[in-house]
Amino acid sequence: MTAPPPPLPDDAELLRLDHQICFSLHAAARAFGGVYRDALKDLGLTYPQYLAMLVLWEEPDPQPVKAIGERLRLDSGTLSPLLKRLEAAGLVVRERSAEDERSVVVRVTEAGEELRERALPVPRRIVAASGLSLQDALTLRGLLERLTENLDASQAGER
Amino acid sequence: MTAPPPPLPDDAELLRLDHQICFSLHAAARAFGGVYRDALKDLGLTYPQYLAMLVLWEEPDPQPVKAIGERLRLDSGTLSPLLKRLEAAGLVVRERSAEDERSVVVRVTEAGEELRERALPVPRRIVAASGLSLQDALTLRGLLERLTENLDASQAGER
DNA sequence: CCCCATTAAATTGTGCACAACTGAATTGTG
DNA sequence: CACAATTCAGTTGTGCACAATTTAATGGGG
Repeated sequence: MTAPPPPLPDDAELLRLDHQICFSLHAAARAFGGVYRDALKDLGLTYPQYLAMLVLWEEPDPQPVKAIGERLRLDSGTLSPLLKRLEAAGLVVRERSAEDERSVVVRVTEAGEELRERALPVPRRIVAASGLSLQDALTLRGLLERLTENLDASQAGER
Repeated sequence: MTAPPPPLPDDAELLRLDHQICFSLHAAARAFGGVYRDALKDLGLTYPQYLAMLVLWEEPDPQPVKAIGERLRLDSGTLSPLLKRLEAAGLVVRERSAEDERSVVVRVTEAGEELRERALPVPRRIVAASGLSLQDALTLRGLLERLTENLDASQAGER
């Protein structure tokens, strides 16, 4: 056998691996944010604002804040001020729903649709910057989704 | 052949893949943060504070703010208030370096060392919550490190 | 029909991330 | 030696994330 990996990592090793992974994930998330920041600067959008616009652009109809929050896993505490800023920028309009007065629906304006055109080249730029092959990208996505699912489940279990 | 994958993704597909990856990474980073939040609650630490303590625990000697920032890829704008809070909690002491008066070195206190003991079971808990095999964890770490390297390089290139 | 639990959004407060700037100490160069 | 450029922390301002609370609307059970 050419590979003698310790059958079970001891505490010190686990600790080091954990550090490396949480460092890596933290660093990758922020590096991603940095590249998006550059790519979106001309559009006047932050990265989370861009994510919100992506969700809104996906559907032709106005969407309630609730639905956007479920899609992005964000609550109203984060979304309310973010959407207000998008409204102040003239990209969306927020209005109380007629059917359910508790709900607020968000509609993309003309300017918001025009921005969509200008945002089209962004993804290609990001993929290029990431330098990952399609294969790697798919692997990464799969691991991240599994990780998120597991983490969420374990969190729900102890709450 | 049972697998007919489209040989080259078109624009729409690239766009969708990009969305999925940036959603996934964003979601995973926040899910990770949530699990750490739970695990660290009893210790009175936030996740970034824990990362800073890890760096300080690694070395027996006091470390300058600069070194901590390089390790965590954070600047003084983030670290200064964070370290102040750690100092207020009695876990570290910050003092001007004698050799270089511009520099501030951070030293772990008795209480900080005691906290280290209580923090030992945290990594195991996180690895368990992640639900990933050691193999998957290593793959993920590798992809994330490559991703961060590429993203940083492309960012440096356009600045 | 009324009350109460539930739901949606907003608000408040804390902490992190980062850009831009300030101020003090140090270093390099003429 | 003097002075200009650089380096290191800190401060300020903006925006995101999240917990806890508040307010208003809805809907179900007595």
